Amino acid sequence: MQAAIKETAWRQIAEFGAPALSLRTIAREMGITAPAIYNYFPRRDDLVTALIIDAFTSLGDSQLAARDAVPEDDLLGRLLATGLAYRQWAVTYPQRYHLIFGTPLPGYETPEEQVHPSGARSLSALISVIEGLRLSGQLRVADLPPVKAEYRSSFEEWPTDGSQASPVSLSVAVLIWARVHGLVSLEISGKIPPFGPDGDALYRFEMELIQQQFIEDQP
Amino acid sequence: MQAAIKETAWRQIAEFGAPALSLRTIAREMGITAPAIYNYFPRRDDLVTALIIDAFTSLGDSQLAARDAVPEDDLLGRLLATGLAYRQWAVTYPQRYHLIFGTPLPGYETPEEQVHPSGARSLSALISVIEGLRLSGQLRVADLPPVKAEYRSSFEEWPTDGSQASPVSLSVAVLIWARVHGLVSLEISGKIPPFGPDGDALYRFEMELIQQQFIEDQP
DNA sequence: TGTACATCAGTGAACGCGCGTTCACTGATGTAC
DNA sequence: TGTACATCAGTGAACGCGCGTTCACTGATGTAC
Repeated sequence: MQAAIKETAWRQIAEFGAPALSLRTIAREMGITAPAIYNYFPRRDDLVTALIIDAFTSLGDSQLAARDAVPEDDLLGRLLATGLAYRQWAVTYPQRYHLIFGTPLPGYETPEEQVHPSGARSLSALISVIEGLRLSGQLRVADLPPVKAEYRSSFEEWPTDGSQASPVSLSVAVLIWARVHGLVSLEISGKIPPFGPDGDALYRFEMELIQQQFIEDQP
Repeated sequence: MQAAIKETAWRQIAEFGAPALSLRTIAREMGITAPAIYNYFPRRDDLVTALIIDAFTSLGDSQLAARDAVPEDDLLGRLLATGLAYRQWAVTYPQRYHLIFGTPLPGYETPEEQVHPSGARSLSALISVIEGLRLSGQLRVADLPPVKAEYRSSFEEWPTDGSQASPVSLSVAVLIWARVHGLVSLEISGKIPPFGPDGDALYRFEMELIQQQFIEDQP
């Protein structure tokens, strides 16, 4: 039943956007009354939190699955697969993407300690691949700026699928993430008119540029 | 009076976010009644449109001013100044940034033909600098993907401060824009915990990488 | 097998609030003779 | 200079709607004796 409520919520978010979500509309579509929902989510914000966690989990699942579909020793292939899966997930679920990375919902305060695990997990695939590349000497790290001492502790909080990743890998991962996030978020907002439906080609090109910049040429 | 209404609206957007904007709250803060606003904006959406245009204009102003504060022959300096001004504007007015580049407002349909001029102008500073670099042979363009024929026309619609820019310059500008947008939008959403308040350093580093990748080494 | 009881998901009414928008109006201002 | 009039920004009441949340309740289900 919890699942049915969330599913209905997702359908409405997909259609009208996250900021328009309402318990009464959900209840109406499900053929029940609004107070019935309170048996499953004590407050509206708890439903929103559950949706955010589910969205991060779904993104994380697709990231990890994409990574693991490529042999463990083909790190470059894993990087590419993870990157393509990121855009794929976003264009498939643009409103979920907006919910977790877009404008905050008015009046909703994200409970960081609840959301953090699934959020961190959603990036763990990328981070683990970058760390793998670093360990095998394929990461171009010479010119990276040092990580300031005061941020080291927050770096260490980022779980990376069990194993730890070095600060330098996390820096590179954040930069790559910001690049793909930039393209994807502009694309799903319809803000790149010249490319329009050809977002895929532009995206693949950016991934080549990322590779040129962060990956050592194979000898 | 129109200006006073918009100013009050901006104050509320800054505090509660764009999706929470309401005519009645604006009127309340101004000490007038809600219907009075209808003398200046026939519908709520017209106010929103005016705000979006003002935001783009403000961003465009700051971009062009930053560019023009650097001598015309120092193209690299102009690129850097424009890039830094972009982040500066976003961190100064995060809610304006969300309004124009974030999650669409529920029920609001952007009137593209009205908004487009100010939107295009907001990118014209960057585009003009890139085009200048291309014309002086400083743009690394060898590996850029060709612009598909069907998008040439939409490229030509992008005004670039009077002069035209080549498709290749526009492609590079879009890529650079996406990179800075990615970092900035993650930063103002508080999504880069490891860097936190040090967004500036990370941003400057990305700008160095952009330069490495798109600008020819000076002989 | 039959009855008494507890459980508990869901109901319907209500509270208090907010919203955009319309409408006939007031009342100050400024203009025309 | 004095009066009649037009203009028009702003008012207050109302319309119809939606929202999250509370509360006492119903009525089906399943369990215990």
